[in-house]
Amino acid sequence: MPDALPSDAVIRAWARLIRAQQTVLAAVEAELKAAGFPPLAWYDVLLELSRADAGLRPFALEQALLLAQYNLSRLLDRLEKAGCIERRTCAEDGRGQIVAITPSGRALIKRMWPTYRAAIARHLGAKLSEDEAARLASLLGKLTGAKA
Amino acid sequence: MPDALPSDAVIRAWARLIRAQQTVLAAVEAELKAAGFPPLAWYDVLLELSRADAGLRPFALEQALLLAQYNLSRLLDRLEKAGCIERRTCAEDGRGQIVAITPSGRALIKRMWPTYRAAIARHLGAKLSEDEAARLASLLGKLTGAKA
DNA sequence: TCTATCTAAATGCATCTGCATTTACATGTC
DNA sequence: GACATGTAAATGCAGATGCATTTAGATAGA
Repeated sequence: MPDALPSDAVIRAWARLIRAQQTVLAAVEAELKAAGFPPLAWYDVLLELSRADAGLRPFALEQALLLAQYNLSRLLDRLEKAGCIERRTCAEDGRGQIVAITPSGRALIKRMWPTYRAAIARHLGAKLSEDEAARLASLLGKLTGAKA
Repeated sequence: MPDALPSDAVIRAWARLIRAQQTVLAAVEAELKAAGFPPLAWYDVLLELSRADAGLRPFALEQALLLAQYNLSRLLDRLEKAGCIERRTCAEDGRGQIVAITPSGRALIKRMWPTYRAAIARHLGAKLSEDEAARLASLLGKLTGAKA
């Protein structure tokens, strides 16, 4: 069965999703940059790695963060050059590697978080009530199949 | 006064906003590309121009679409090369120009719309009820100061 | 074992983006 | 009119992204 045509409400939601994300993300990224920090993508990778004591395989990061294989490969290059991660050889699979966060990487996300948190508060939190934020999270969750 | 810390609900809304937009936008872009069409940015510019019979100044497009000046300049280069727009000299301001959509540009967005519309329906419309779509649009509108 | 196929990750190349600067014209002041 | 300042748009160059392919090792079947 073919898809139904999207209603006006759906089209409006689409337009605003694009617009809102673009606006809010750009504002938050700009604050990080203004504070002398690297892009959010660095934070995302480092945060994911900081939760995995044994490190992660690149393909696992790829799935967790929805990054393209070649983009992640080069992002890891940059993170490695900056000393934020290290690549270890993988015993179970000679093709692969294990990526782990370094102390310096942990220090970076720790330093970034106050700026990041304040930016989220300013550009998102300040525009919504508690209840609205919860309802927005819930609705957005339906789009990606997130729980709750 | 400093910003309050973002609550858990706000942080969850932030994470899901990024994730949902990334997922849905990528899926829609992929459908357009698979059908042999140019990126959504082309559609956005052409749609905006199609509503302005007399054409628009680049700086007006820039504000309407939240594009960086240099990105728009080069996007217009590509659109011009593809015959979708034309650049006219601007009588009132010698520094500027008037950008107008061509018949071929109008034809392009007309051909794109069915694919675009179906993709929106599939990746957004199918995941929300009518009522949820309206509430999502309303909440997202608060983030950018959109009316209603 | 040998070979075909599959998967993990890297890479060459073209395109796109970001930043700083340039070019060209406009506007205001003297 | 001359000059400083401001604004519209383009552009050189570096860095990032997308795509296709390559490299290296895993896996399965004869």
